[in-house]
Amino acid sequence: MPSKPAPPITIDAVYAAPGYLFRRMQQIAVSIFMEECKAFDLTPVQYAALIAIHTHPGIDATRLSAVIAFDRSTLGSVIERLQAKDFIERKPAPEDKRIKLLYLTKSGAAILREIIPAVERAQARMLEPLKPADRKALMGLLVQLVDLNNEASRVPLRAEDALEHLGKGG
Amino acid sequence: MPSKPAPPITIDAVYAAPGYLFRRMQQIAVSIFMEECKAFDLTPVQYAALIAIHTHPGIDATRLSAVIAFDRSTLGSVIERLQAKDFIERKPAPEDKRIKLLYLTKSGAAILREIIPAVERAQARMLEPLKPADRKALMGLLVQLVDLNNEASRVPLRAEDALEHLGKGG
DNA sequence: CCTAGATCATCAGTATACTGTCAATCAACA
DNA sequence: TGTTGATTGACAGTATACTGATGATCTAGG
Repeated sequence: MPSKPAPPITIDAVYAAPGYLFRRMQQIAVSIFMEECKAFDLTPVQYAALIAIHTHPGIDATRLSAVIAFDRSTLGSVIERLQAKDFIERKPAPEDKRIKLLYLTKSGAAILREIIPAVERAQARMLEPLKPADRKALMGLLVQLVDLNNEASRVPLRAEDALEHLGKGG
Repeated sequence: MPSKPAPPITIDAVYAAPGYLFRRMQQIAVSIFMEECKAFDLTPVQYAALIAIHTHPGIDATRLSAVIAFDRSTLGSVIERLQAKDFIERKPAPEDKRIKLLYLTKSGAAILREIIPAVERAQARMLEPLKPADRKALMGLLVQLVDLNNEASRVPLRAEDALEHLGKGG
């Protein structure tokens, strides 16, 4: 039985590597998102944050970072920008002076309703080159892989963390 | 025939969106890469740049950005860091004063040989949670999708650009 | 009550990404 | 030959990501 040959040090090996393909696809996805949504001045990250705050009004920044699996440090500046655009507001929590609670403003709720069709178009465009059956297969595999690799990332997704702020007695 | 229902504005819709999954998978891939390669002080981008320079010695920065589909502006600082670590060197092109040609140093060639096993481990770990058949299926679909969406990104891959510096008379 | 450990927000530092601009240089053409 | 247009490298500005540190605050235990 011949042993596996040493991989060649060429750029073609990189083109077929999972890490390269994931990076490339992410670049493409962001590019398509920005193109479809350029009228709204919202990045993909800002959009996800708005959706999460809409789903969990009164969430704090640390829990928000767990709910969308975004880096906590980065999220600070994302929140600042959303606040500067008057899409969200921060209110100090009465029972805990460390925490600032996040809420959508009317502008934030409005832009969320308006941007949805553009976001849907963007998501559809990302997969458009594939046949419908292949789109389903790819999404199914990706959902699995992201879920099974959840702990591998420094900021794992903790969707259930969002519930904590509703009542600590749970 | 009922019209498609309006998508709900909830975080669960985001979890299943292609754009979110690509971003998440990219985060996971970088995290795994950095973990496996932490002994070498090389990022995924720096690794890809080194491989490309190894494959195309004497390439210039603009062509390099086309060959690995990385942003040209960002690549400037990537090159600076690689040069600071003494992994590459830049030589002015005798026939064109605008261009600086990129070459691996001995250190650069050495670290490339040494890091390959760690990179292979990282790439394998990214797909490890899937069954072997599913890994193949996912990679096949991703290669297709990235290729078919190549023009959608601001910096499309132009692998053939690398050949130009070898002889403009082609 | 007071301290030890945990939690929250913030900041400093590094590394990707992308947009847009600029000067130096080159190539092509009138 | 002199000018136009394209190319190259560099830079400024914005936005994500991650690491690590810090101070304010809360909770638990003594």
